Amino acid sequence: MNLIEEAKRQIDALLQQAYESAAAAGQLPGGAELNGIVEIPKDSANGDYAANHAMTAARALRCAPRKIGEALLANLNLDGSYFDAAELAGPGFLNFRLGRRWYAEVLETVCAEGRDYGRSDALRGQKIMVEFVSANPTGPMHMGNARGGVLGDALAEILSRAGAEVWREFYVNDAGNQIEKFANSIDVRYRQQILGEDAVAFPEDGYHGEDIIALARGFRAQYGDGWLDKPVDERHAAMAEYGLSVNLPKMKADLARYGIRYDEWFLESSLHESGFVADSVAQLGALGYTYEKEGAVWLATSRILGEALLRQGKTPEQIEKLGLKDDVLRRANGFYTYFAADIAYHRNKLAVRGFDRAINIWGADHHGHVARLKGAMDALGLDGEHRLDIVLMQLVRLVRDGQVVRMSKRTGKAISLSDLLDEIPVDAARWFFNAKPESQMDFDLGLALRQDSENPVYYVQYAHARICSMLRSLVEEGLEVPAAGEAALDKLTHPRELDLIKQLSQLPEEIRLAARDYNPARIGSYVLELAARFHRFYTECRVRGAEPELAKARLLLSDCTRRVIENSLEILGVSAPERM
RNA sequence: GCGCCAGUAGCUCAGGUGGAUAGAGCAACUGCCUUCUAAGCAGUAGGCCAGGGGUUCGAGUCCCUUCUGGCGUACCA
Repeated sequence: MNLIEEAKRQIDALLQQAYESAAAAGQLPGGAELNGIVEIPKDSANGDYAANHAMTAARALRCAPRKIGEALLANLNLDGSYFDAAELAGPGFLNFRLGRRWYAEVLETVCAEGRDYGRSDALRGQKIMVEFVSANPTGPMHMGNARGGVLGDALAEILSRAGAEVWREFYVNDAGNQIEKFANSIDVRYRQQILGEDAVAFPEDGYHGEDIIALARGFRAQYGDGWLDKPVDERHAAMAEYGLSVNLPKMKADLARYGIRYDEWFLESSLHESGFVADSVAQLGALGYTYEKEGAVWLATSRILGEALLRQGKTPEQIEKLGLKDDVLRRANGFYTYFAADIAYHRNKLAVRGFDRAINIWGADHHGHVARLKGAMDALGLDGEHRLDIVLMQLVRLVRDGQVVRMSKRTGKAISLSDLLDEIPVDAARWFFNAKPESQMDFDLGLALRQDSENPVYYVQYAHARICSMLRSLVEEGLEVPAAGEAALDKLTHPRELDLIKQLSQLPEEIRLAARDYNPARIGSYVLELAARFHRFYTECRVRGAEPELAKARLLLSDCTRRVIENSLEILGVSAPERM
C-alpha cells in the first residue's frame, strides 16, 4: 500500500470539496477546475505536504492566490482525514500537517506486509523483459558489463516489486563474425602449440588474450592433435563450440557471484537455425521496406526514420541534415548481419513471446543502434517507439594512479569482472555501480581497493546491524518487539520518530518512481536517508529506560526500520548483515 | 560536420510533471562514549548549479546559444 499517494489523493479531494463549498457560498467564482500538485516540502516547517492549488488557480479565477487560499481554508473539512491541520503560507501554498492516524497506519502497514512491504500493483498485468549484460561470449567480461549487470538486475527487481511480471534475459551472441574470429583465434593458438610459435602467424584482428591460449590448450588436452588435418570449417565449428562451453559457464558463475541470475540465456544461433532471421528479413521485404543493391539486401532505414521524424514535426531540411543511412540486412556473401539477427530477436520478444515491453540495458557506444532498431520494429507493426525501451549506460572508465586504463578484450590486459570481485566486496561493487545510468563514471581502482568506511554502503549496513544488536540486547532483558496492535503507537511524537516514520512510508513510492524512470539509484539514495534518520532517532530516542508503553512503541518502530532497510538492500542485491 | 549523454561544495554524487532559504556522504575543523554497536550523533566551514540569453508570479529544473568532457556516425558486433 502506497500511503504517500494515498495522502496526496486525499488532499486533492479535500481541496476539490473545499472549492465547491466556497463556490456554492459565493466566496469564489464557480465553474472552474482546480488543478494543482501536492508535494512533500524539503523543509518540514512548511508542512508535511504542500499543495499549490491556490496559486495555479489564480489566473482562471482572476483572484489573488492568497485570497483563494483563504477561501479554500475556510471551507476545508479535515474530519476523518489523515491530517490534523492546514495553513496558508508563503505566496499561497496550502500546507498540511499529518495526524496520529497516518503515522500509526504506516507502521501497521510495514508490519502487516513484512518482506512484501514496498511492493505495489502499479504495473500489474504488464509482462516486461529486461535484457542486460549480453556480453560477447568470446572473452572475459569487463567493467562495463559489471555496471550493466548491477543496473539490469536492480531494475528488473524494481519493476517486479512495482507489480510487473518480469523476465531476465541474457542474449548470447553465439553466431556471426566475432564467433568466427573467436574460433580462428583458438585455431591459430592450437596450431602454434603443435607446430611451434613461428609456424602460424597470429591474425591482426584476432583475440590476443591469454584466455584464448588457455582455450586452445584445453581443446588440445581434450581432443588431441588430430584436428590439425580436419577441414577448416569443421575445425572452427568444433573450436567455437568448445570455447563457448568453457566461457558461458564461467560467465554464469561470475554473474552468480554478483547475485545475478537469469530466467533465460537466449542463443542468437537459435534464431538463425530456425530460419526466423531469414523470415524476419522476408517479412520486412513483403512490407516493402527492403531492396537489393550490389548483391546485398538493405533495409530502407532512412525512409522509415525519415517518415517517423516528419510525423513528429521535423522539417525535411532538418531530416536531410541528419544524413540518415540505410542498413545492410544480408551481406553480398549471403550471411545475415548482426542487425538482421537483432531485428529477429526483438521481433521474437514482442511478437512471438508476447512481452508488452522489452527493456535493454546497453552501453552508450551502441546508441547509434537505438533509432534503427525501434524503426525496424515500427516497420514490422510492433510499435517499437513505445514497446522497446533502451537504457543507455555510459561506459565505466577505469582509472589507476590518475591514468585511464583502457579496457579492450583484444589487448588482453583489461581488468575483468571476476578480477574486480576478487579485489572488492560484492556489496561495495553492487552499491557503487548502482549509479544513474547516464552519468559517466570513473572507477578509481586505488580507491576501490582501499574500501573502508568511505563507502556509504557501510553506513546503511551499520544502521541495520545496529538495530539487530539493539533488539538482541533488549530481548535478553525481556523486552520483546510487540505486535502492531499491541503497541501504543500514539506515544510516538518525538520529531526524530516522526521523521523516521515518514521515511518508512516512502518506500513504495520510491519503487514506483524508480520503475517509472528506470533509475535504481533512487533506492540507494532512499535507503541512505533512511539510515541517517534511524541514526538520529537512535541517538535522541532511547528504548532502554523509556517508560514501558513508549519503549514498546520504539521497539516496534526500530523493527519496522530494520525491515525496510532489509527490503531496500535486497532490491539492490546488497546484504543486510546482523552484526558488523 | 551531424547526432546522443553529461557538466551542481576540494572529491563522489542527490535534487518527482518548474515552487518557499540548492542538499547528503567523504575529506577539513570543534564538541559528544560509566547508559541499547562512536562504522554513530551534533556543530563550523565550504556554491556565480560550466558561461550567456530567453519563457513567468517563480528556473539547478523548460527553450535557444557558446564552451568543456565522453561516445557514436561499418556489407563489425
